[in-house]
Amino acid sequence: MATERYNPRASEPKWQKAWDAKKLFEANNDDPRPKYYVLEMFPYPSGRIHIGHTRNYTMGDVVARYKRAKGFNVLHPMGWDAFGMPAENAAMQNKVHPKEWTYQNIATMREQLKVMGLSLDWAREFATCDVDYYHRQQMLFLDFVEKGLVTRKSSKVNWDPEDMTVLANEQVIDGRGWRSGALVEQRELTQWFFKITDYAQDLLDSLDGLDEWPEKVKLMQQNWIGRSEGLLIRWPLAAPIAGEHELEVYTTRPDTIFGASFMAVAADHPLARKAAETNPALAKFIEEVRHMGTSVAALETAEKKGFDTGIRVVHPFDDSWTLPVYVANFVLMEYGTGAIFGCPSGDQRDLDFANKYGLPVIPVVMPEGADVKTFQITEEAYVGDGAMINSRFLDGMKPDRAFDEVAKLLEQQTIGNRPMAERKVNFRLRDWGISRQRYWGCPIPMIHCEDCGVVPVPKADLPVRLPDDVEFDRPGNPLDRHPTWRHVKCPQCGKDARRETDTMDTFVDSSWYFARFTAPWAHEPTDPKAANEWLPVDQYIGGIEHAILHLLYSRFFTRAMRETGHVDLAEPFKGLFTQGMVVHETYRVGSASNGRWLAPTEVRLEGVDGERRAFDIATGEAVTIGPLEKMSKSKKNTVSPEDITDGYGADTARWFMLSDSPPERDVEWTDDGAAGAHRFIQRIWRLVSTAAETLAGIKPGAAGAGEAGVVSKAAHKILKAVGEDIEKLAFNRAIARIYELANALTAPLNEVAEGKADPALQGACREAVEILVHLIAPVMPHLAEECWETLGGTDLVAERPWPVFDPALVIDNEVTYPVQVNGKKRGDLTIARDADQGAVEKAVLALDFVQKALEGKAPRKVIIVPQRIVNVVA
RNA sequence: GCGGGCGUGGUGAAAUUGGUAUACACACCGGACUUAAAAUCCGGAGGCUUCGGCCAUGCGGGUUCAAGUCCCGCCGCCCGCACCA
Repeated sequence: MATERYNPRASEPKWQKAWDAKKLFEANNDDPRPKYYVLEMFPYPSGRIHIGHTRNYTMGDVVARYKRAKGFNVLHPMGWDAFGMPAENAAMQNKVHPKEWTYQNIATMREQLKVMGLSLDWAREFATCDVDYYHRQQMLFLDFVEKGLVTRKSSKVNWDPEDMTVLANEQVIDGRGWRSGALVEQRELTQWFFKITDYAQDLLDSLDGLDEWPEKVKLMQQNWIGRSEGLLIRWPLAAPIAGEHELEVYTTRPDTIFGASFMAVAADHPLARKAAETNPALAKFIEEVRHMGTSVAALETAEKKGFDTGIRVVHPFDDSWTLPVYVANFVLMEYGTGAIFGCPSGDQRDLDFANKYGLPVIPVVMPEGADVKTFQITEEAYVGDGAMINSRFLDGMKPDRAFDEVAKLLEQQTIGNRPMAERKVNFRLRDWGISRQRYWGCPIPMIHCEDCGVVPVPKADLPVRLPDDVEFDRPGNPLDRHPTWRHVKCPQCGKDARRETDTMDTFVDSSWYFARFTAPWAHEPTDPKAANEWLPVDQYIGGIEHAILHLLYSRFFTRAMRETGHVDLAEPFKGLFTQGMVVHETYRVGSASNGRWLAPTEVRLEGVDGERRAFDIATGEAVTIGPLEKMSKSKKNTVSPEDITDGYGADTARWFMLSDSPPERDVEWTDDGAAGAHRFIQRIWRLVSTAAETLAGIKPGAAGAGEAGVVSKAAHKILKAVGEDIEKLAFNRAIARIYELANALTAPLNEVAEGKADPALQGACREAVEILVHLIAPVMPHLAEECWETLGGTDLVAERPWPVFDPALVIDNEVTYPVQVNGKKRGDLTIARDADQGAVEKAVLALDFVQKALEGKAPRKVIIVPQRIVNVVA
């Protein structure tokens, strides 16, 4: 029987409408079934949906559809991370208002997403730039202020003098602003901060409980938080300087205190500043260090430099021992106390510094087996374990013991009114600076009053709305130069006052959107009942690039929201999955300097003698095929979702993106792969539709034996395997299993279609086809509906339960053991599943090839791993 | 520099976590159908072989009845952090 080809362009919109009409994907907060919250990191509305987005959302959609079929009340929402710089850049370049630009992009991208047939609850959609959303964010901010979670302090920032704005570290490239190219300056600015460091220990400890997170991400967060245990040591100054009597340093290696040969302080250290007041050469040096910049590249290449301040400190254990204090370019004011003691033998950087300035190098830790008389440190510092030497009363101790000894002794001594040393835990994690001198962000709801100081905007006066009438003709913050917006009355005294014109970092917006989705209509930031029922997100899916900031900020925010009564949990994401990128090879004509990049659609590929060659379609020129790279506009190696959906449909795109490559790995986009995926769609359709007429009146029924039994067993085994694979997000494996089922059903279904099948086989095939249709549904939902309808289904697959496998059919009565002799496979043995070890051994030893190998002798050992393998050791 | 990961056919990959290495797909080759092509269907395929087998999971060792999987040492690639005291 001839069937027409499956036409996704006609079918896909039809089924999308059918799902919509029944509101199948709208989650009800009062639904009594167990909940399941699956969320993909929401997109920034940059203009168009990228193929990488669709891979991300397809993964989430498979999980959502599967969990729905498994009987869960599924929440699968979508929104827009809509504040941020690109909108302002577009405003400057194209004279479009950021708001208009953003909402237009959202409209475009929403339509693109709808084409994909994602089972999203669009009723809960919002954008972070909606007044409704940032209104609640301002409420949260004020609650955080009240609980002391917000602080205002002066800090060093990267300042772009041309764009007149603060840059994030990531936006500083080789010491220059990423947009303006201007040399970035370090400036002190008073900024708003969230006190994330209050939670440093908790954020670190709680990582242990996140057992559904990738180890890699947990490790990255652990390193980012950067806990270290050390000692704060107060070194007396040999002579007081401007009222200062001591120098406080932080060290994790107090055991090496007798190896100290110098002190080094940051250029911004108070002692350095004081010394510079009377020392012009030092002042000049400090100025140089300040201008060096903090970019990675600058730090990497910078030579270690120092300047002797002339100040001397006294060794805590020896009054007659003084050490010089240097200002050094490698000491950071932000970490520890901004001052260190240098022990050249135990730290490579200190050793380089000492060698450069002719400072003593005293070895204090000697590796096991070395000789005290000959052990020396010249070019390479020794940082390992060993025994203390040249350290007076510490000699012979292990370093950790010496650490305790030094701490104990110095804790008992005093300097001023304080102990000379204190144990201290230090974190690398800094407070989260959220002030941005930008327009397109959530206004910080605070008011500056000359008399009252900084005053919160009363909640009744919220939201603080962004004004629409702003100019982008000049760099800088348009809110600052708006004629009226910043002028307000002080809510406390009524005097003329000034609005805060900084807006919040966009990472704030994305730190709680997952909670807002649980009740986006609530007047308060959350409806705590809904939030506590839905949260945590059961499965969160997104890119590894958010491993630290977004995920750490969200973890902090959830804690802060618990503190302020908006939720009742600490960890927002129970399961986290970081998916790989979609990559594509690049095509270039000409050499690097004057070459040009070609898009995949501009290139013709040929295989010549097994070698792939590419040509420019327009000119015929030879094209260089470059390596697989992340898709980028500059290299033109992008593929847009429409390139596939227009021709092949959404199901092909969805299927291809999940097949072959494991989801955490990058997937290479190839035309052959997409075509192959589409061929499979047509094959399924042919398979199902040709047999559909014969199967129409057949009652589905599993068979236990014969040809029908083979069909039923394959179907039930694969049904079980696919469910397990989806639970583990192993989509590529699930897809391989589905191919297997399609392969196994091809011959029987042809028999059915040709009318050659007996009733048992017909029943088994009917059931197996129904299973197949349900198995493909999470990945290819439209095709599944079309197949289901053809089979006479009157409901939608999207609302049907996941089929249940029969345990009796997934285990075989007989099991085939590979039989090894001395670890090498020589044959197999098929025997009853329930045969005991004795019976298996007897049967194995009777096998020809085993007897031959044994040459009449008794085996040394027979190892039988039940249901797995037999190994005979001769 | 520190931390982590990876390395399996021509290609993407699989291997129940120590138990038959190469499932499934792509590409390829052959056959059927066709005047022909496309589409489709069927089949083949790690390498070597004296047809008994032997060798193969980056390289070299080790543990084990048994190693892609565990341990040690190299080589190569990738990612994260980075003057952190």
